[in-house]
Amino acid sequence: MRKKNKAGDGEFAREGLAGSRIHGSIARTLGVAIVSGQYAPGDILNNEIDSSEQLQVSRSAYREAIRILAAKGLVESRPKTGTRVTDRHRWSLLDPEVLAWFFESEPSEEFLKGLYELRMIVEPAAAALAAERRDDGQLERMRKALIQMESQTLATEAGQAADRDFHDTVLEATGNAPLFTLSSSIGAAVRWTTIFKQRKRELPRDPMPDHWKVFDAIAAARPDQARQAMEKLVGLALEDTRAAIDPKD
Amino acid sequence: MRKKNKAGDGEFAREGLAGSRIHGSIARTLGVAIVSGQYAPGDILNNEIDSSEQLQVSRSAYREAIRILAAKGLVESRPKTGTRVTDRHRWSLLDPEVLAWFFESEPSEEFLKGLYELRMIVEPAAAALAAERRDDGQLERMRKALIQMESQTLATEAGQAADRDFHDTVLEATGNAPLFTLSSSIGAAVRWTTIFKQRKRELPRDPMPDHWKVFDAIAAARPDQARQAMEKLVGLALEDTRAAIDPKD
DNA sequence: AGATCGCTATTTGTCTGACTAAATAGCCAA
DNA sequence: TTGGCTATTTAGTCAGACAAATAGCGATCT
Repeated sequence: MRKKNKAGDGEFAREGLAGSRIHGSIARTLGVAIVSGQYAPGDILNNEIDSSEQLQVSRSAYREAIRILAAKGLVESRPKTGTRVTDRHRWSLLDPEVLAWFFESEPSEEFLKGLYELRMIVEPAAAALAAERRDDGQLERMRKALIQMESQTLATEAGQAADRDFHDTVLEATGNAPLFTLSSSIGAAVRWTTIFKQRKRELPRDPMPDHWKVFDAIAAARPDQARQAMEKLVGLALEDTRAAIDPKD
Repeated sequence: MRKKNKAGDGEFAREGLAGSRIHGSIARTLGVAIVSGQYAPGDILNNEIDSSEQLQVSRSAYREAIRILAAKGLVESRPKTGTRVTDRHRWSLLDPEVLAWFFESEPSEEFLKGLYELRMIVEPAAAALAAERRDDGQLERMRKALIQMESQTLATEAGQAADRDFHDTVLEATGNAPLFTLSSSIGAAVRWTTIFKQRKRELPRDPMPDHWKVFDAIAAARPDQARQAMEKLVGLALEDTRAAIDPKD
């Protein structure tokens, strides 16, 4: 009866490359609705039967979507009570997918500020550790990333990927697995904030000199210098983003 | 035929208060197996039919468990290929559940060290921010937590909970949501490392003076002092844990 | 020989509908 | 008023069928 998904009847987006399976799409749809405040913490979702019917999917696909959201701390299910949106402090805000959902609907300035503050805490410390522990292969990948970033500029997808690569490799070079976990989060933050900046004003500043200073300090095995250089880099990025958001320049 | 779960036929633990539903239990069982290295990254799990039969659960329950693991980045499913364990750097190591799974089978010393290093980066910075931004309610909760911790000692569950409460509230008082997310991770780290310490030696040191120094600095709105006090606190905790693990004392 | 196209087998993905178990609310009796 | 029982609602679990995707293979063409 509702087998074929003809054009136009989809209540949820399934087009993007990510989340091409139904359960992923539903999770994304609901996830975006939750983090954007469309559902408030404490709200109870419609029961599984109604919800799955509204979305025109089977109950099992809907349930798998809910399991995904529950795994990320966004909802909590109990018999009789239903599925309710959990308090914000339980959300896995640093999960790459949750982060992506946040940026799908203009995140609040406060949230962006928090993300930068986190980068400001983590990345300088990571750069210092990386200066002590990086191996030659990591150094080489950082260099290549910066060269790529330099030639492609941040206006291209390749250039942005190189930027993320650089920051990723710094985190990796700390040799600290839990810390490295933050790379996907920080990488996502870098990506989305770059998009933000690009959207509002064009080519805010040449980011290369600051990046090279970080690289040079890590290559020279100078932790304090690396920390300071990274502090400056993130600080300037914060300023740029703030200026892009706040039109009072 | 396999309706009733009689005593002794369970292949997976379902007793604990958490993960009382089947999908949660299976997720935990597999999650522990993965993070403990029983399955290596790149390994492919048996197909859903075989796996669910082995575990004596329905395919749908097994699939929901896999969705949970996938949401935490531990596995990746694709038709024809199957479900494979992903690379370590994709794992959400800071997810509270994943962390719990780690500590269910003696985690490596390296992992513990990484966790402390992360605390050493995040918590002093958080204490400094908290000193600037805390409100009276948060201050009061910190004070109450420390009083509770003092009277109950870390040997009791209540005392440990109070310890976690204190660290939680410091994170919360930064007013930074993404940063606060780390509290469940850091809280878990605190909890498990406390267990570790208690297991190996008794009452390593009176932790109260260091805690009160952090509190006083935050109460006095002195960021630098708070940062230094927290640095010392975490540093001493690290030393204690290291001594508990490394018997060369 | 090599590349390319298309088939097929395998695996996850989706659907349906029924039954189970848990938790709550409300009623009824003490 | 209180305490416990019961009815109801909800998620949870199960079973089996069919659909979609794709890796790998084999046939075909160049």
